[in-house]
Amino acid sequence: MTEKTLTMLNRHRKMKEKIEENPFITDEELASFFEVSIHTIRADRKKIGIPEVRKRTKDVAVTLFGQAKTLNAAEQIGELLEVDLDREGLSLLDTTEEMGIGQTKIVRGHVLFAQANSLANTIVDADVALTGAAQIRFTAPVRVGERVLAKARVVKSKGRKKEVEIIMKTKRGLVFQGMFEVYCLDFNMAGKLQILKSTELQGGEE
Amino acid sequence: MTEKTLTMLNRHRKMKEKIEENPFITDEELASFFEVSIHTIRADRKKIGIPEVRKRTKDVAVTLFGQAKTLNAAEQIGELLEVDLDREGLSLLDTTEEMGIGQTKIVRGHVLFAQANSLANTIVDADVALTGAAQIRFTAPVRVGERVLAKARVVKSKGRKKEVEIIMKTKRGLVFQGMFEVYCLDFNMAGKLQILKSTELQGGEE
DNA sequence: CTAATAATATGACCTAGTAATATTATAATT
DNA sequence: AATTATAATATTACTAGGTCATATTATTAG
Repeated sequence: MTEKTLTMLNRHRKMKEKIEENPFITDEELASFFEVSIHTIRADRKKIGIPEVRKRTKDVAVTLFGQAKTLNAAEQIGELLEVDLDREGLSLLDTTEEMGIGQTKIVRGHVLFAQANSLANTIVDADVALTGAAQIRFTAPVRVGERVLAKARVVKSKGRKKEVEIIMKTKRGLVFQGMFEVYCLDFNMAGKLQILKSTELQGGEE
Repeated sequence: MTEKTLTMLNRHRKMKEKIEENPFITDEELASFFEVSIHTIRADRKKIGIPEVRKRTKDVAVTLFGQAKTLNAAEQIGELLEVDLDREGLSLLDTTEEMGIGQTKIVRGHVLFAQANSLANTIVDADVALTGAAQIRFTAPVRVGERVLAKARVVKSKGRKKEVEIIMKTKRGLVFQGMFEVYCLDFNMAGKLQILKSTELQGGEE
């Protein structure tokens, strides 16, 4: 009893690892890996509550698909609370563990910059906004889990160039100050600069 | 002929979008959405070369699973090519469509900032590096698809504070210049500032 | 009217399973 | 040695979400 039980428990443990490192492995592959029948694998999975490959695959896909926005695609980092075009705006970001630096619980600078930058680009009234330059200062570290409120204010507007001041706070105080120079283009201008996708014509903004 | 062909082509176009925005939709759901039979959907998919849900789901999962680091946690934006601690470093970023601003083919400023920032934090010799401030300038827009080379150079080092100059180029020329003030902490110091995760002690760096 | 295309249908097959039940092998206890 | 428990394997029926090939029925343009 003991021996068999041991090999089984051992297999369970290894199986968990195996599936964790490659969630796309099928029962058949697991069966040949562990040199047991496919039925054993299925019984095992059921015991330890691991769903079938397709479920696992879909879970991975849905989770990552949902998170894919976090930094990369990220039309907007943080949630827009208020936008008064060419005047001011507010955005809120709930920081999460993934935004931390390695083993520290400090949020990466570029995450905060991204929130500031997207807010700066959003509050200007333009079809297309491009950041030209910025002077920024991280005045205090932000801890993972803290909620960051960004306040934007358009302080100067001179033709296409607008200056946006951003300050960001957590409940503990000021964490970021920055001045962004944003260039505002309309679709016409953007078209001339050949920066629009050829397939698209009009539609949204930012 | 023309009318039907048109509705079909129209359906094909919408179907592509539909599947792009939700790759997990089944033929059945598509059929009821477009109010055609499931067979039509399958014929359509075959014509335009879109695989079945499970294949799509798996593709999403595999792609994002592999890239999980890039997207989400984003320890490092861009690929490190060379690091000479406290002296200089190089990183390369292949820009993709998701990094673009809305309908333009211009890469978002904060994506470039993230590449610069992560390089600046990587080349300093410290257990934990925190960006304190930065003056940056986006000298030319980067088009989606372009490859961005970032060069970092430590120009000043005064106690914990180091200054890192970053310039970034595409094949078309300079696109970004920046000066980063980076604060370097060792684990001891980081511990005192209570910015380490309680569960972890040592391990990596940056 | 006819030929072409679109839409729908049918039937056989596939993968990677679930679920329930039965059988065989092995090992531990009494 | 016989009993009992567990592990492993097998069997059968069923499922979702398809593929693939081959019809059949509308619609419509020439």
